[in-house]
Amino acid sequence: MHVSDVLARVGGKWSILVIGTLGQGPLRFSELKRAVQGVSQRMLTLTLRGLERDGLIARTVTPSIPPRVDYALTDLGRSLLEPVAALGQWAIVHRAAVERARRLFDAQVPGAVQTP
Amino acid sequence: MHVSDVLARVGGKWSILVIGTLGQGPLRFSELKRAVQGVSQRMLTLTLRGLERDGLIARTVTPSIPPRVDYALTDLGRSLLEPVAALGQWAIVHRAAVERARRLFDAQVPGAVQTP
DNA sequence: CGGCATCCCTGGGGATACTG
DNA sequence: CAGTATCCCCAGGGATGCCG
Repeated sequence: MHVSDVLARVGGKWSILVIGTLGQGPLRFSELKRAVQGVSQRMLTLTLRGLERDGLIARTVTPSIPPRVDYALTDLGRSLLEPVAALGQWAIVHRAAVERARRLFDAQVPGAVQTP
Repeated sequence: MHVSDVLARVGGKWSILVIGTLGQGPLRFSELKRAVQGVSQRMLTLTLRGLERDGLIARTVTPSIPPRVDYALTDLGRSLLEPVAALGQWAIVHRAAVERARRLFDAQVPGAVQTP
């Protein structure tokens, strides 16, 4: 397991958002799907499986009718929440700087195509 | 610019490794290619362009023969180094726990195929 | 409600060859 | 040395439909 492997898991478009969302408390599948806006059912399932496999979240099934499945961060998952939140903070703080740099770069390098 | 956009940039398989490597000082292209072991010339170029565009690294060309191009973190890039390093630390500290969880999960869920 | 399964398509990314 | 250009493959991920 290398740094890049962590990012392979975390880098998946949705993992961070799921972890961040669960950081505020356990949720069931449908709630999670609503909270993590834009995620497809398929990707949410796959993301949850991956995170569960890595021990970052716990899946609790209540065999009622209708069935109920809750997802919550494990201790391991909560520990990841910290550095992830730091990265999120960075994004918020520096978003303007990045956007400025991007516009500048795009203006100077006419050949660069970004949003065709 | 959202958190997921930062991770889109950072999430690229190589960005983190490049930033981490440049954290120890400026390097030229070929040195970087050797340091970031496993990266193809193409992906290194693309990664560097992306990071440069976002103002995270600076590209300095010395028009000599043979040409020389140095890459270094900008202040913005260095600021990103912190949360990234935190994530790297997390990976190092918890790699064993993740691997254990993964083996356990794989043992309990025989149907799961991970490394065919 | 909470999922697998399936189809399909985009683009991330490797290998290779050529240029200034 | 430091790229750009091309070809090509396959995993990531969306849409849809079926099941316990």
